[in-house]
Amino acid sequence: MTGVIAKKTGKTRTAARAARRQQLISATIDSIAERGFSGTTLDNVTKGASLSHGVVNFHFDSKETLYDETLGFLAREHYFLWHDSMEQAGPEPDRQLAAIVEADFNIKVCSSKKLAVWFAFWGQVKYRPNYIKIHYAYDEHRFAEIARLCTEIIAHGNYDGLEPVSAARCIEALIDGLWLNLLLYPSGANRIRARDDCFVFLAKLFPKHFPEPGKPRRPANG
Amino acid sequence: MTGVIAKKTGKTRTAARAARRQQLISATIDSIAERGFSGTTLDNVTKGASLSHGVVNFHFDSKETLYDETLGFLAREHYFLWHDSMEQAGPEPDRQLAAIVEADFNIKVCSSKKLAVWFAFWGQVKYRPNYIKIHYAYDEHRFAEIARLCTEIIAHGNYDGLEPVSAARCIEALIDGLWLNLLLYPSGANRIRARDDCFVFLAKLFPKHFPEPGKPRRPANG
Amino acid sequence: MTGVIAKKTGKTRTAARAARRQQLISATIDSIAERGFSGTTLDNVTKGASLSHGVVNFHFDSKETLYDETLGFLAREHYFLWHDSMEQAGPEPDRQLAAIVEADFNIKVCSSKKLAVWFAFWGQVKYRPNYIKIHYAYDEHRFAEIARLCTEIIAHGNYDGLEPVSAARCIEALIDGLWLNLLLYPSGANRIRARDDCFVFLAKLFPKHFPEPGKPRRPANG
Amino acid sequence: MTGVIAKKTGKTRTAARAARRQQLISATIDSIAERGFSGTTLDNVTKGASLSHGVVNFHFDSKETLYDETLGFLAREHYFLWHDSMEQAGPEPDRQLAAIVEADFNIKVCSSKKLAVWFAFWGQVKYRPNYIKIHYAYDEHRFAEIARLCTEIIAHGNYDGLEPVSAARCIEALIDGLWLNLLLYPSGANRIRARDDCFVFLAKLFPKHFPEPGKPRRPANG
DNA sequence: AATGAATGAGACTTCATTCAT
DNA sequence: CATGAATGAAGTCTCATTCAT
Repeated sequence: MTGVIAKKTGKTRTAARAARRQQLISATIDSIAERGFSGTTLDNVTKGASLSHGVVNFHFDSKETLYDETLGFLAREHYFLWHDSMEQAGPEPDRQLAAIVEADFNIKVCSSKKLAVWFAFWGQVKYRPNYIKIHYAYDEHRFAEIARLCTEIIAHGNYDGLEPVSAARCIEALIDGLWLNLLLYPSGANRIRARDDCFVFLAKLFPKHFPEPGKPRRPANG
Repeated sequence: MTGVIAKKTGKTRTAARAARRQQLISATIDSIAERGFSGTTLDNVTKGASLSHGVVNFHFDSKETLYDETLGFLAREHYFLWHDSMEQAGPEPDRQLAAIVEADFNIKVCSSKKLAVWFAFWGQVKYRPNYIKIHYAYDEHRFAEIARLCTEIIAHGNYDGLEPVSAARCIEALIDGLWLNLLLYPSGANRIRARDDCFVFLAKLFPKHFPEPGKPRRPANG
Repeated sequence: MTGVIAKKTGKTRTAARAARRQQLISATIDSIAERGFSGTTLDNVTKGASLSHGVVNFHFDSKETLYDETLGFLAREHYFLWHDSMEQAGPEPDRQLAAIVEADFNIKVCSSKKLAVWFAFWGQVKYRPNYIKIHYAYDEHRFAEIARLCTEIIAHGNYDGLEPVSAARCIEALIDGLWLNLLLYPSGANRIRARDDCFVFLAKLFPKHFPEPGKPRRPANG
Repeated sequence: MTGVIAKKTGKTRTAARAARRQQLISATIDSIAERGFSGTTLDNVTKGASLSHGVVNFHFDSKETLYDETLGFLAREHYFLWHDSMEQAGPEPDRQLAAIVEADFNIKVCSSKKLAVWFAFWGQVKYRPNYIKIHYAYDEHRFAEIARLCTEIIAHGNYDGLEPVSAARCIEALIDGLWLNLLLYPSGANRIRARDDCFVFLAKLFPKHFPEPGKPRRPANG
């Protein structure tokens, strides 16, 4: 009996613990978005999470650990979004690639808040080896998938003279650059237009697979 | 005679003052590249410039002013590089556009150090209105020029169905995204490959003006 | 039970907090007396209180706030001293006035230390509006009471041609001037003689109520 | 001939030097009145005097020396004002005493600015032995004179039971206290009323020599 | 587990003083 | 004599971290 209770309590505790950690990570994202790295203090974070000052060092070894896990959360969130989208897009590579692009401009990962945090991290990446490691762990897989899709599309469409790896690099760079544009010009730019710009580019790259802008996308298995 | 001496002294003093400021700005760039924003202290900066602690607040109102002027220096340096390259590329728009792209991957503005600083600033842009103002002052002109070149190229090549503004946005985004790639993967990526990726993209966008990769560029007026 | 404990803890914490604040205020008084305003640093204060450097900004918003509260403490201490003395002096106005004068030369508020601090604050009053506000909050009441007593004494003694408000002003000014004298000539002057000087003046002002110096004071209700 | 020129130049230089010093002292008074001691920097002072930064340490050994001489200037100015007034008041002691009181409320020494500076110095007197020395050098003589006048007036008027030294102390204290009142309540109080309060007090102290307020002063030799 | 007071290193900034020009 | 750039000590304040409760 006590065992069950203990187990239950343990579970609850673990759950509560995880909840606290997530609360703190969310508050960290909010604070970085609002005040940036240099303006973010543990006080801000805990206040944002309606928790007491001391909890951070209770749940995380240090501020740096909290940041690491915050980046990990962001990266994971992004990863699952594009990966799930891709998997749900069916077997065809162009549909899968389109799904990835769509996911990248989904409000969940492409909000003004999230972009600010992404670039805050990237702005520190050069001298925080941890950040690059965390980022790389997820991005590596992503690049491999995009390259795979490019390879398949090129083979399927006989796009001679197009290096799939180069194409993949360009696609990723274009998306990242559009993200930066959204960050720098929040009033002028918008997600939908940025996504459409991506498809303009894809139409130029793979004209048999992606329609000219304005025209309907080719029917599946077409 | 005394007038001349006075003038000379004045000039020398002004020159010395400007030199000190530039010394400090350079040291700031070095420090941001090495330690990032949060790791950069005025102590680091002044030590890097082999100056005494107090000079910063003598030459700049505050640390923030120093940062503003550092970004201003970077932006100006970049501006003059691409702008001069463009002007020296002759009258044809495709050559001018190529010159801009070449400039963007010139080691002077695209070194590992400079990239780190650019992204450090961009990582703070959301809550430092000054940074965006400074950046915008130079970037606005750049976008206008690229859009102008796209317009001319599209007209010249009869590239139907291609929006020049959209194309310009994509070109800028691609460059920025490749910069981010260079920052994140300093070992794997390199400037030359990134620049070539740009030209791959341009070849897809404007096939009559930009050669397929590997093939020689079209002769002028060809 | 837990409630009681919580309450207790709360009380203890509040008490401890108040105690720390008072510790810092006392150390501030000591330091201002010893080194003056310009010589007083937060380091001095905290060392004087045997506390760590950071506590000041933990318990007070800024050094200025600490100073404000220090002046508040002094003013309150003075207020309660003369006010309580007055109330305990019985119903007759001359006794009450005498009690106020006595209180003003009580060692508690008229020590060499306290005088130094009083005049340190007054020396800054012109460009620190806060100080005057704090001072005024207590001094206004004091002047009103002295004026009231003068009014009653004048009515009771038929001292024709004496303005009570003018008399009150003179009495206050005399006391303040004697305080300054005590500050400037700590070796020569002394509290007792200063107080006696006050009574000399009162004897001239209200001869029916205050005895000539050396003679015994009139008996109560005499 | 050259000797004459040299002498002339020397004189001019000395005059210029003295003028510079006086300029700096005046600017110091202005700055202390406006910003207080802690807000006064040599930069403020030199800017106020429209001189260059470095001159202070050229004309004065240190900031402290400048302050010493500023207090000296103030004390001297006050001294000459009351002393000259006294001497011009004729041979009778009550007239002389009245002249001293009048001088003390002359705008030249009793302006809002000068009061602020006087109390700024007095606020530091306890731990700046120099200030008290400078002050004492002039004040000693003043007290002696007032005591002498009181002695003469008491003898002349047969004011039995009045200690001249005690009376002198009260007179000085009253004036100082009224000065403080003027400092603390610049809007309500005013010099004329403060001076009149003094004469109210003198009328109580020496009724045969000073008229009741409102009544005309006794005629000379009356 | 949680709270929040306390610590102390270190950041930015001010400013008296020095000194080359 | 005069200027103003430069120095560097010292001050206030912030904040990650620790720890008693």
